[in-house]
Amino acid sequence: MPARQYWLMKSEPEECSIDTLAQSVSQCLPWTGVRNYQARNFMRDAMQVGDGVLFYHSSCPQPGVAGLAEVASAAYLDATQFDPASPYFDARSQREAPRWLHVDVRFVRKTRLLGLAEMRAQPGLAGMTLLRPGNRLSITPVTPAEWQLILELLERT
DNA sequence: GCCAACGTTGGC
DNA sequence: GCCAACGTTGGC
Repeated sequence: MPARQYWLMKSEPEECSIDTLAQSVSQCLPWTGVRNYQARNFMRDAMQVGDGVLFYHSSCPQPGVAGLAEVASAAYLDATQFDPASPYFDARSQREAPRWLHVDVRFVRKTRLLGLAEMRAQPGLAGMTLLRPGNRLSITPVTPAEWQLILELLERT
């Protein structure tokens, strides 16, 4: 069994916040809407059930880590790609060769908001993929050391 | 609303 | 397969 891995997953809280996840049925939601191949490949090729997830609020007044979650399924078909009414509809994706997949993500707990500026101020997080200039990936890997440090930071008030 | 960064598209 | 144009992301 492979070692547990860690990820940071961005979500716009207006669409799906850590509270949305906490209040959903069985506190578990399909991570629909990923339309970037690199992010998809992380879900398809690397994620394992039980991997740790930092739930990150993006494109909002206070961007930052807002809670913890975990990967709850293997990657499977993202049905929104075939739904013309969905904002995630992809006319180029074909039924016989679907482009987009997603995993399910399960709520673990809410945390204090660990803001971007605070993360940038941490020498131990300087190498984080999230913090790289111009990074736009909605799913990024987190190293065990980064995960450990972030958990410690989340315990501080 | 601005703008930098970067992924994707499509002509050649 | 190159690369310019374009669209999107996301912090500020």
